[in-house]
Amino acid sequence: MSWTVGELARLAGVTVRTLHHYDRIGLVRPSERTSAGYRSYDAHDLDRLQQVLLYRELGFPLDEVATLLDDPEADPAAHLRRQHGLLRERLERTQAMVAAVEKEMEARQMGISLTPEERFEVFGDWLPEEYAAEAEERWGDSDAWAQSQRRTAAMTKEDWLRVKAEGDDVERRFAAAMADGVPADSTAAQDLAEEHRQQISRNFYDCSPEVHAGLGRMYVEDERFTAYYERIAPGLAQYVSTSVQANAARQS
Amino acid sequence: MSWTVGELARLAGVTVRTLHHYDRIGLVRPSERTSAGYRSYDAHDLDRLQQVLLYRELGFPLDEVATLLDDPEADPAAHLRRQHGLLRERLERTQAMVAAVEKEMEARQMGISLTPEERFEVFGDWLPEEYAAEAEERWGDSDAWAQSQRRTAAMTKEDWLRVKAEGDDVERRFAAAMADGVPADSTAAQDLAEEHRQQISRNFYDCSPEVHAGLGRMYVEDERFTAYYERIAPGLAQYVSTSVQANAARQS
DNA sequence: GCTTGACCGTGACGCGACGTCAGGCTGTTG
DNA sequence: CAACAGCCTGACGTCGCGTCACGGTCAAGC
Repeated sequence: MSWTVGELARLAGVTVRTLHHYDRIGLVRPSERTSAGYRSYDAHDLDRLQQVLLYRELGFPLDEVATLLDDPEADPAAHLRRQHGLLRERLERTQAMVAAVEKEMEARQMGISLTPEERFEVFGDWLPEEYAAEAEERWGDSDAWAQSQRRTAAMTKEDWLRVKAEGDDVERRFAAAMADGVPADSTAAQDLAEEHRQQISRNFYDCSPEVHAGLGRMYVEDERFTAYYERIAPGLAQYVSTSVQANAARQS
Repeated sequence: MSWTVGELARLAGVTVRTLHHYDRIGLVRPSERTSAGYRSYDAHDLDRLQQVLLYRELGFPLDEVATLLDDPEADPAAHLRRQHGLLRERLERTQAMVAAVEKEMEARQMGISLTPEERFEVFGDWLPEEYAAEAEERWGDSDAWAQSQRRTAAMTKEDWLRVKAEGDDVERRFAAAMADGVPADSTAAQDLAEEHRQQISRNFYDCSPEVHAGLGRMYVEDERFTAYYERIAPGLAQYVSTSVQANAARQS
């Protein structure tokens, strides 16, 4: 079975131009050309196109999609698992946005108004603790993600606010300690780190000192975490990372 | 309370450049400038920015966002309802994608492979009847959307396939009639339109002839509907639109 | 065999929503 | 008063296509 550009375009719900584009940049190439130079796509190409479209839908730039798909040690099953995870992440995010809009509607009906911070909860505020679980799972092991999912799914709006307040509190104290010149590997900073770890265990998933140390590393290695902490205070990502790892070391 | 560009940017989770851009195109303007020319945003501006970001997240181009927000006869509550509706639409779509990926994983495990059409179900196929309900709600009245939501939520995969097949069938017959030169306002075409209406009533929400006529207008006025029908056959959007409106007229 | 009209090809330019300098002014802090 | 973070306004670059322009290909009907 093989298709022309137009046929494939109709099948996949994209334009012919898009397929031309993907051909030119080498993202999805027709496996053959007819003698007249027409593109001829086979089932394999179609498969690849499907993968591309899913990653695209999830917001990846095309060059990243290319590296993802051309990664030699990623089999189709791995892609599906990743896509599944990303989609569930998106599902959650959308649910959060629905909740936020509903909250705003409610507030409006009651005649009260939310604070700016509350308003941007959904956009600006990204809880690193929550995301951490997914990152853990992404890097290999465990059902941390599933556990986190179960717990956060059962949370009420009030629970969320409490959890967020707890998190903000520790972050603020970390920032204050750093500003006061308290060394990141001091006992005081390590105590904050320990508090951070227990908070995660309580609210998201069992976070052993080892896992926590892994998270600590991610705070400086994964730009998303880094950005989160740097936005609170410059240098905070490194500071928290160091404290967390020092704390894990003293417990072993 | 007022903020500088940088502060607002941090608060809202966007870059300073984005705020500059929104200022230049007149989408979100700071309500004041300091004597030195610094932008100064107040709570009102922040409100507006929030709205903009929500619509942006939902995929609207900025100029459309502008017209949405600057429409003088739009109250904030209507915005919220609309945003809520769009978000729920997106939620559903994501759920469908999750289901599709799960189906693919399952198929892979069982060693069977899906047909190309099945593969692209989520991307290519957009059911206009389903969307119609949201569009209805968007333009004012009724709980059509809610009703459609309730019904489609209860549908199994098989129900969906049946509904889709029914829809495809009528569309094909519309296209055939058009190709055969049957006038759009002929009795035959109107009968097809009537079938279309009853299909919507059965599968999505109560669709009176009046509402149906409104839908018919949308098929040529809303480019998303137009694109859908034009992809089946050029001229079909206008053809269906005319038939549907003629059918509504003969019933009144 | 010839025409017609849908479909295919390759440039090449355009656009939306910013990112990213460059070059210069402002304002706070030690 | 120096240093440095933060603000300003151009202006050009980028990404993912849309949209012509201009010409070749192919199946159908006459």
